[in-house]
This record gives sequence, structure tokens and C-alpha cells, in this order.
Amino acid sequence: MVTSRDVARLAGVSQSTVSYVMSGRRSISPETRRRVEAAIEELAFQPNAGARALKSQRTQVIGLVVPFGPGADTSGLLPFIETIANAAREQDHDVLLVTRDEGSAGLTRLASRSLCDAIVLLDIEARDARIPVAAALTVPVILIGLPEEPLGLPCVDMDFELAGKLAVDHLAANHDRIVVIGHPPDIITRDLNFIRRFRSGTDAAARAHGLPYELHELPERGPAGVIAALDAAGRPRRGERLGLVVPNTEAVQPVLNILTERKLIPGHDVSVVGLCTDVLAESTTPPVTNVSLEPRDVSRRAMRTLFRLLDRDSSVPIDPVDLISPRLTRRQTTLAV
Amino acid sequence: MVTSRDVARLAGVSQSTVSYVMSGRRSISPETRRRVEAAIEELAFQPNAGARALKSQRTQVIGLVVPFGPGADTSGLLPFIETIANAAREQDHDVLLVTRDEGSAGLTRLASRSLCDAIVLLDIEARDARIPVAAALTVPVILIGLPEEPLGLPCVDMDFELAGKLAVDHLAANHDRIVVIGHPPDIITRDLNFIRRFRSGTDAAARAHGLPYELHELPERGPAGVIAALDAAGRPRRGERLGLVVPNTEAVQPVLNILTERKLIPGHDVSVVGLCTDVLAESTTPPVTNVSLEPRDVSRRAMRTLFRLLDRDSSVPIDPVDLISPRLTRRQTTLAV
DNA sequence: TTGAAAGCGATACCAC
DNA sequence: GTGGTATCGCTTTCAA
Repeated sequence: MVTSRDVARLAGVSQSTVSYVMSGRRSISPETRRRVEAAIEELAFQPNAGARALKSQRTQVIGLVVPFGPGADTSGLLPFIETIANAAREQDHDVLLVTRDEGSAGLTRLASRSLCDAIVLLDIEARDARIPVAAALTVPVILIGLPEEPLGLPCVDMDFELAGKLAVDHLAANHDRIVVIGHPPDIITRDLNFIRRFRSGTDAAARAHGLPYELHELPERGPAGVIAALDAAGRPRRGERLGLVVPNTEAVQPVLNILTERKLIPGHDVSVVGLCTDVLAESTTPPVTNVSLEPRDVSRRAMRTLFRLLDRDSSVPIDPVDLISPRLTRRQTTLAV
Repeated sequence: MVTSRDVARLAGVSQSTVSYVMSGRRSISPETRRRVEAAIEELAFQPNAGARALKSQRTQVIGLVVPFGPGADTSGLLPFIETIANAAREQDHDVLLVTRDEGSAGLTRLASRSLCDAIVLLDIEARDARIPVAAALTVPVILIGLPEEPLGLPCVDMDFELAGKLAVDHLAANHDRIVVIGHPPDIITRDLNFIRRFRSGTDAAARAHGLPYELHELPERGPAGVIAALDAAGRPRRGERLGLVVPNTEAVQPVLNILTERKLIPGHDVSVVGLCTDVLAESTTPPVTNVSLEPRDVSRRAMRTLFRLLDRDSSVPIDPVDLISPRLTRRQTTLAV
């Protein structure tokens, strides 16, 4: 393994000079710089991360707590991880994965062992036991999600309440009844509060518009659950214009399939608004009118905030709660006005 | 930040004793052990990872190179990451993500900076430029995928050739024509050689059975590409029993949908065998007969091999190429014999 | 503009 | 059974 000593020897300078050439923290004569850079090149020198972290108290690593482990819901997770990893790399940082099933211990491990400079927590529950632990850590932590009590930790998330409102507002003009198709039981018991927030949005909007409004949970995972929920919703009565809101990304295509099988053409006999990413909405059959749920935007924002927190001399104020506004895109599954 | 010195002071012992209590590398009197453990507990001491790595030359980190970055195909990636992260944690290791768009530089960075003890490379192309670089590293590297020239690096992958053979063998008994639905152009140009291997399996098996055999690539991504490929295959001629093989996981459900739309019931008017995970196969409508493609099994095996490589005093022989046998599960989309 | 040297925190050898 | 101490490779202060 080649060290800065080797470089120094080859360049005929001291070890500290090598360090200064690399960090640029003091002026170096052009000649010395040239020799050192040549030596670095020749030996393909890269500084030892452990030594650097030990001395500088900076690991250049972002800890990412992901919801892996028995019984975890990992659907839709990849865009978060990808965006976070890319954003980290742009700032010359790497990402260390910590599995969620370690619970709070994973957080203290990251911080106490100085494994990372900052932590991103995904998949936040409404009353997440990790929040108090995270709030007490010495490293900055950012939450992707919105707990009831953030305890001062910055949060970034979609504005699900607004999303719910957008969906209902879109349908309000020309529909007689709004039905929200819910989530399977395992999701409900997890108490992820984006569900609650979305419902409070749909709920308030339906009330504001004076529209009949029902919510039907999925009694189980998979197509059977969707069928049951649609049965509960019932077929549109004669002349009734029914609007379905599907906040469960995974249920969007199944809902469209089942309606089609029942000779209810989405966009013609019934309306469907999904909560899902634009990419997904464009690839459903037929393309579904959707409220965008863009994990990449959320992750980007979270990372921007995180690096501001790390940048101690940036005095840019940090939003304690940063809610990204969704956008509704009309596609083929909602009735024309 | 609490260090082993603090623990030593509190316990009234030397720093080295603390270290030995933690590592168990020499015998300690019960009384001393008790005091040290109490101090560790009280101070919630955790050893500094950088310092430990610096001295011990072990980071307890596995580097994972993931295909993130512009234009990367990340579908189906998550189960690999999840399984690898879980397997690492079971061996008291963490996972450091490196994005693929760093290319070979990411590999040398991981190794030269001593960021990790071993590297897992995903998404291997047939002639992957990273292989020679990886082979020259000082840390063990394992490939998930099978390049043309592994250069001595251990590889773990599904046995795609066998997968192709299984699919065709299953159809051979009662079909008159085999059509393989291919991949979209971007995948083809990537030259991921599992495609080639699968085809060589279907090809050989069809020849062995003396069956008419066609391959139709998808001219583009998305449903339109699938429609075009199915058009090219043509409807079964009067009385002809047509068997479709769909090695492209993402195309499986679209194929089923389109056939159904065309009043060709899978399992009745035409047969479909997909290459996909069992979980997916069970949740398609209708459940598709599939050859299993189990990323978790592959990842598990890779990690087992990796930790054997790290375990210097394990003399268990390492398979240079470890191909996991797939399994065909008959579901509802293939004609009864 | 450059060099010498202290020290980050853990490990493990050498003493006793 | 336990303690002292050199050392890993780098950063940065202090001196020149």
C-alpha cells in the first residue's frame, strides 16, 4: 500500500508538503507542486481513508438507513437510494448502508464509531422510536418522511395532504362520488403517516366540495385485496360519475386491470387518479392521471439540506420541515369535463 | 466522543486492557473484565472505526458497486442490494455503495484508500472493462454475473443456459412452435451476457427437440415494443400450439395482458413461460409458469464465497464459477399435456 | 515556501 | 494477568 511518505520520498519533499499539495491549504511553489503531483501520479497514491478520518474527524461518508430486514416494505425504495448515492458522490462522499432492522442501535453505531458524517433516515413512521435517538446524536440527521414529533430534526417529504387535495379537486368538477382505495393491512399497522396525511387532504377537499366520499381499505395484499375493495365501492349507479383515488402505487395497475375486466373503461365509465411517479403513470395501460410522487425530488432536496448542515460555515437557513409540492398530470383515466 | 482511554480511566485499567477485553485476545481476570465492561456500558463506548481500520487493516466494510448513474438499468436491483446488506451485517460488516458511473476509478478508489475489505461487482457485462482492473486489486473481488474472461475472479450467477433449456424442454412435449420474445435495444447493446447464455440454452434445446424456433427482439421499450414483437410472432395458425418464452422479466405481464386482449388466453390458446422470480410469477394475472431467477439466492452465495475469501484461514476451496440452477414451476400459463 | 513533529484512537508486542 | 508504548497514515501547528 502506497502512503504519503512514499510520495514525499519520491518527490524529495516532506510528508506535510504532500498533504498540503493535496488539500491546497497552503501555497506551494509551482516546481514543488509539479514534482509532488508527478509522484502522486506515478505511484497512483490515494490517501488512506481511515487515517484521514481519524485525524480530520471527517469520514466523507453519509450513513443511509434503509428499510431492509424481515417483513420490510422495500417497494419504491430504489430511486431514493440511487438519488442519495448520486448526490453524495457529487459532493465527494460515499454512502454506507445500514439496515433498518438494527433499529436505533444502527444509528448509535454509525455515530459513536464515527462511521459517517451525517445520516439519512428513510421510511419514517408517525411515532418512530428512532427519532429521539437520532435527535440526540452528535452527527446531523435528516428525515425523509414526516413524524409527528421531529424533535428538531429536519424533515423532507412530499406534501401528501396537498396531493390528496389535488386528486379530489381534479375530480370535483364533474363527479358525483369519490372513493379512495386504501392500503393493505400490513401497511396500515405500520402507521406510516403519509397515508394519514393524504387522507386528511382528500377528506377535507371532498368536504369542501360537498361530495359523497368513501374510503375502502384493501383487506389483503395482492389482486384479491384490490378486487374486494372495488367490490365494496360498488359499480357506478346508473348515470353516476364515480371517481376513484388510488394512493397506493402498487394498486394502480391492478385497479385499472380489474375495472377493464368489468367493462368499466377508465376515463370513460369511471375515473381513476393514482398517486405514483410520472414514469409509472406513463407506462400503465391506459396511462393514468396521477399526482406525482417523485422520490428523486425529495431525495435531492434532502441531500441538499444535508450538505448545508455539513457545511458549517454556510449560514443558509434550514427549513425544519420541507414539503415538496406534488403536481397533478391529467392523462387518459379521468372523464373530460 | 468517548475513547478507550476514557473507558480505561473509569475502570482503573490501562488502555490495552480495554482493547483486550473487547477483542478477547488474551485472558482477563473476571474482576477486571467486570469493571471494564461496566465502564464500557456506562460510557456507551464504541471503538472509532477509522482508528481501528488504520491499525488493524480491516475496515469491516464491503464495497458494493451498483449500476446507478445516467441511463442505468436498475430494475430488479433491490433484492441484490438487500440481500448483500443483510448478509454483510450478519458477519458484522457494513456495505458501502459505489455508483457504477465512476467506472474503474471507483474500484481503485475503494481499494487504494482502504475503504473496504472486499468488493462485490454487480451487473457484469460480457466484456467488462472493470474486470482487469478488479483482478489487479489487492482486495478480494467477487462478480455477480459471468463475463467472458473472469481473469481468475470468482463469479456467481444464475445458470441462464440451463434456464433456457428448462423453458424449452417444458414446452417441447406439446407445442409445435417456440417463440422467444427478446429484449429492448438498450439492453441488447449493453451486451449483458446472460441474454446470450439464455438464448444459447433455448436454441440448443429447440434444436435437440427438432422444434421450429424464432426469436423476436423488442424494437423499443414499453408496451409498444411488446406489441410489435408479438405481431412479428404472429397468431398461432389454425391448430398450432404456440409456446412463448419471455426471458425479459419486465415484459412478462405486458405479454400476458396483450395476449388476453387479443383473446388468446394464456394456458389455453397459447403457452407462456417467463423468466422471473417466483414472487413475481405468483402475482401476475394469470400466474405465469416461470423459470426462477432468484437474486437473493445468487447474492447469498456470493456473500458466502466472499466471506470465505476474507477468512484467510479457511481452506475451503472456492468455486471459480458458481452457477445457481434455476427451477421451473408450472403455473397457469402453459397448456396441459 | 517548506520541514519536523505532535497526535487522532485503537492494536498488539514486549515487559514484568 | 496487566501495563507501557510503538505504530498505523494522515493533518496541521509550530518553527525556520
